[in-house]
Amino acid sequence: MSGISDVARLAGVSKSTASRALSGSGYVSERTRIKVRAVAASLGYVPSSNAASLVTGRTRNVGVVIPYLHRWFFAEVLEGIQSALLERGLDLTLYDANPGTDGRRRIFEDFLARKRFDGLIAVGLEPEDHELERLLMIGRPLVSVVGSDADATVIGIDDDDAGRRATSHLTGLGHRRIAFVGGGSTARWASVDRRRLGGYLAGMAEAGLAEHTQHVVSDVSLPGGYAASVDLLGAARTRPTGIVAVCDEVAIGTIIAARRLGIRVPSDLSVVGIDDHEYAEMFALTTLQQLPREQGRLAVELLEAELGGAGEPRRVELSARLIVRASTGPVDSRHSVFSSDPRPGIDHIG
Amino acid sequence: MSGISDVARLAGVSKSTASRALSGSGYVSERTRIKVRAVAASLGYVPSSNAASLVTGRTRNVGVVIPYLHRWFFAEVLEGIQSALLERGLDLTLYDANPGTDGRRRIFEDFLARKRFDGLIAVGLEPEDHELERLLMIGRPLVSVVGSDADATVIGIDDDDAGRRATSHLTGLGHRRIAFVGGGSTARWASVDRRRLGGYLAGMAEAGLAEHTQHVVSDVSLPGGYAASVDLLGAARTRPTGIVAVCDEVAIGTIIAARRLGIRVPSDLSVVGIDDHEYAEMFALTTLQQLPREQGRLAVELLEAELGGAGEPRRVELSARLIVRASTGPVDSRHSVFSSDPRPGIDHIG
DNA sequence: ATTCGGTGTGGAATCGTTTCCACAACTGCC
DNA sequence: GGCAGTTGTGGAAACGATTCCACACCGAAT
Repeated sequence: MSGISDVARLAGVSKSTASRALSGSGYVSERTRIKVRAVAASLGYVPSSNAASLVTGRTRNVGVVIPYLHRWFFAEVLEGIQSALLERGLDLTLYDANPGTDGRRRIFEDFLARKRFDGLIAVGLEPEDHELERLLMIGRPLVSVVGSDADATVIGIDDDDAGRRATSHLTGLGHRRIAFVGGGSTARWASVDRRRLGGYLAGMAEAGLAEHTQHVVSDVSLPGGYAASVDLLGAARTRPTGIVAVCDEVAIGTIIAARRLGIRVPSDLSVVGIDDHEYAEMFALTTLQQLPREQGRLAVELLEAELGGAGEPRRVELSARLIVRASTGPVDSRHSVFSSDPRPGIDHIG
Repeated sequence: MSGISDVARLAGVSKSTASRALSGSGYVSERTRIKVRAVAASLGYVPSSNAASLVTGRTRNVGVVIPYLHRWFFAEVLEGIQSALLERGLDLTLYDANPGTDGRRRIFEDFLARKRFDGLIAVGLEPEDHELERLLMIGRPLVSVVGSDADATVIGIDDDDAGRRATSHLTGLGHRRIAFVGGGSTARWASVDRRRLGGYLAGMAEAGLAEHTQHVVSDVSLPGGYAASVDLLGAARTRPTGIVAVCDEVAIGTIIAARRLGIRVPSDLSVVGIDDHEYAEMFALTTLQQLPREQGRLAVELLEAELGGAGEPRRVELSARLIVRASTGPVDSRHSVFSSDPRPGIDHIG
């Protein structure tokens, strides 16, 4: 392995000049710059990032803390981040902070403290208080994609608005019995899901349906949505005509459940999701589109700005675009009246 | 930020002793070890990994080169790798080498050359020749999960065997018209998919059905399997009674297509996959189970062995377990005879 | 003619560790 | 009692870059 001193020697200059010639900073004559670069190339010289980081304090590496890799949204964001970092020549260190695992604890206690990165991107992390504290203690720029971290730069869609618009889309089609599927029932569940539920409640209220909201608890996953929907749709008398799903995975689970139960979409049941998932087109799913890959790329841009010293922390709320496909339609007249026993208020089934 | 000299000074020892006390190597008295550790803890001392790497040459970091993040198998392997690395206190640098992208080119040309890792894990990489060359030039231990890299340690299931057993499962149930769905038709497609197809061909031959094989080309994804199957299953006369899918995503796409076309699974059509995907249970999919998370963990173990200097490169072939669920069943007697025009040989539809 | 600012270069210090080596003290054995 | 081996410690030399500083040269302006 050849070091910069080898390059310098063969180019007939000092280490300092060689360093300047290669990095492009400081004064170097055109002649020597070319000479040094040529020698470096012929030697296949690659600078030691450790040595460089040691003296400059910059790692040219970004840490990404992310709780899941197998969910569509997270994988997409991560791919977006990675591609933006590659363009900039920056490395990506991955911290898979799966909630409740020992790995997550160690990430916050040990790994992050090593500061092997210039900045951090947190994706849908929903940190506990003590985790957030650690995150801020690090003293490196932090950008969050999805999440409500106090001081950091945050990117995301307006989830309340998305939930509200998904709901309005259905009420506008004449639906009155509309359920919201997805999210937990206990205090600690994703704030994103809570906000979407909040949007749904607001949308229902706007349509004068505040008394007839229904929240079906479900795992935020395709099988979760399927299982919850089998229960929900099984009871014919109280069956809703419209469903707002917390995300497309749940929505697709619902559509599959409906098909299995012989319920036709959209004539018997309209389903709207949030995401524009890879499978949305295949299921003709009406949804509020977000572009997680772009969110990932944007996160890198904002982090870069903060690293450049430019940036105040700021909040970017993108707007989701409604894509109408064939999973929603006008309510069937047979369903347009309430059954004798509409379930009032919020129910938590599942 | 306090360095080891601060720790040493406050503990009343030299830097060398402090270093030994903290790392646990070399001779240090019990008394001073405790003292030094206490001081370090009270200062919140975290060693600079750059400085340490610079002198030791070890980074305590593993690079993972992976072509996709959004596909189930890859995400699972990555999660397995990550969790095994976390346990060992090792960092993970991610290189998302999406085929055909400029990012992939830069990874092989620039990023890997920096050698910011002690070893590499390649997941389903299927490198081109010049890429493989780069990989070996690096001179660091390399473990591949799925793939046929010449000199590296390789982990994977026996894909030929999996394809063969999936096929035999169907022939054993009396199926004779069995198609294989998934994979490309041109020369350069994933060797895994080719091997599974090979297993299918072998299984058909064993059952005396060598003349009646059918390969349906499709994207290796759920929508890909869906689209290919809609075409395949649409033609009632030549419709197969059994389908071997290249993986569960394709198999599930096929099941969804069948349901939409009113074809009942398994009475009209049996479908078998390979993977045991997250959704397999929900679709009652019969499949050959592989455990990608475990493969990821195993990759880390093998890499660790090679880093320890112990290991000869070796090849680990895990065996896939057949899980019979409700997507396969005995062939319906109405279908048990060939139609007038069975398509002989290998066809590439799609 | 002197001064000044812009160029170009090299020497040396620096980043924060680990590790080699020298040295001292203590143990146990012949 | 001498001597080898073990234990404990500190000084100093790495590791491989960047960067500060000093110096030299040049042309232009005073």
